[in-house]
Amino acid sequence: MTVRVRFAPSPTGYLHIGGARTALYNYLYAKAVGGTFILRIEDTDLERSNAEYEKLQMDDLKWLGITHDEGPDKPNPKYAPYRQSERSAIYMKYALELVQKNLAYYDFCTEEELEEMKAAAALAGRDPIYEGKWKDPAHNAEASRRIAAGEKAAIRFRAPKKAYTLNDKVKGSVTYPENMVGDFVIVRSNGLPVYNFCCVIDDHLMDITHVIRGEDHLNNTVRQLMIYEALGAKLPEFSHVSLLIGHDRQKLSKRHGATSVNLYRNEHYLPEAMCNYLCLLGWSHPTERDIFDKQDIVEVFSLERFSASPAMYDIEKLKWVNSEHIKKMDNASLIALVEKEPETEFFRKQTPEWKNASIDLLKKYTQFVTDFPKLVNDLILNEHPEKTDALKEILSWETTPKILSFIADEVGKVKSDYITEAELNGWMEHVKKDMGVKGKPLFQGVRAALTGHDHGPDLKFLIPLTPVNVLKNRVAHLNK
RNA sequence: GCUCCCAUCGUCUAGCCCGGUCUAGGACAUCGCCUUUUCACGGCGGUAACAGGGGUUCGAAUCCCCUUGGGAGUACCA
Repeated sequence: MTVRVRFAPSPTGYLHIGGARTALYNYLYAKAVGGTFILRIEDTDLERSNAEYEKLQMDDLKWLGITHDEGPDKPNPKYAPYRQSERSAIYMKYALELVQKNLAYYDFCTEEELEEMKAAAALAGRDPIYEGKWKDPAHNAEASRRIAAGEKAAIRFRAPKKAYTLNDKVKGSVTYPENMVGDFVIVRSNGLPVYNFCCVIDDHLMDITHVIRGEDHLNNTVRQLMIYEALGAKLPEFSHVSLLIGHDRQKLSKRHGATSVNLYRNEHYLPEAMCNYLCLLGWSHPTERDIFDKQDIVEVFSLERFSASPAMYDIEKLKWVNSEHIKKMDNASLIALVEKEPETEFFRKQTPEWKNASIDLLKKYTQFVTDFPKLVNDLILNEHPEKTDALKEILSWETTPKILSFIADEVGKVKSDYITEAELNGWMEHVKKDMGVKGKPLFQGVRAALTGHDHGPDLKFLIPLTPVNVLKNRVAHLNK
């Protein structure tokens, strides 16, 4: 039997990084075992769901490279539709069947009555387990009459009085005691089904074999287990992945700041880095690697390596992962990304050789793609660097004025747009041999004269990338 | 409150299932060193953890129990 997994977001907001992680795990597992990854939209809460968010979430998943095999936009006729809002008739059919079998019943209680029962339960220090009059099958006939007369009622599932045990791939054996939950609503009085019910019907009908989702669903699972049982449906394999938490160790949410994927996308994080980092939160690579791309993970991904405890989301490590991915990336792709950044006119006008050389030189200094334009501006195009304390110190060295005037003369003589590495070496040799300067005064002196900085990338690579007119202006600026 | 889940460096984690090879390994962060050919790169190194208490055992980070701490759920939300 082929593996079928699903990611089932509710379109009630942007795609959250926790959701992205869950989606990623499902995707990875499907790819690792040659299964099918399904995207299902859980939009039964009409008030909170909206189509715009559905689109946004799908865009974010696509950006991350988490592509589904089946979904609203890629329906398999055998399983469609993939939006729960379009599957109402299916849920209703199953709900009615349960009512007929007396495994569920109509409940005409008003909101007020339910509130009263809850308050009474709270007062008595017990869980609000439904004990309303409609639970008693003696009222079934009356209920049927009222429904036939067109009255509205919720449908409540009759929770069996027994304990359930789940064998979870991550949590191990989980036992839900008897009476953990009371009879719960599966269809609202407005006719719309509720999550715990739809989820089971869909997973069953869509032949889902493995459910990989957040631990926040672990307690829900007992309700789902009951429904599977009532349906006589085969249980999928469950893996309840630990939650992502913020610095206060609470479940990661909006108040922790940047928790939607689109924020990272807007800041031009690399999607591969994002996936890499998210994967590391609660899952570990068998050989303890921490930088990898999707293909690398697919080859070794398994459900056996999940951590059972929650993971704190730490943006510092994400930044590091991002910088590692930049270093790993080939020049052509990086150049393409850099050219999409604003304020890169100068960069775009350069020759392919210049672009390659600048990428080679600068990529080790960058954490984000957005750092490239900044570095080019700061290190290559800046004609009047600020005189820092460190720079002033270098300028005050005894040998520096000699170097400065020599460099000014040499740069003044250059006719081409750029100098070559050989030319630079010639100047260095001159300063070293003829002027007798060596070591730190030599390198830092020449660096100061040509860049106006006290430190920075390797001169022999940096200077040939710097336009000669910029060098001229710098020297003039420093000689003032 | 009740129920369920969890517990290794500040953080992510390896090791735990199948006790000895663990004076607990890696990574991020942090600190220091490598420099009379510089450097935001790179290299090397340091600080830093088995929550506590009982058991079981010749031996426990690993198995069991309790305590403590943390998280989640407790909806006609998902």
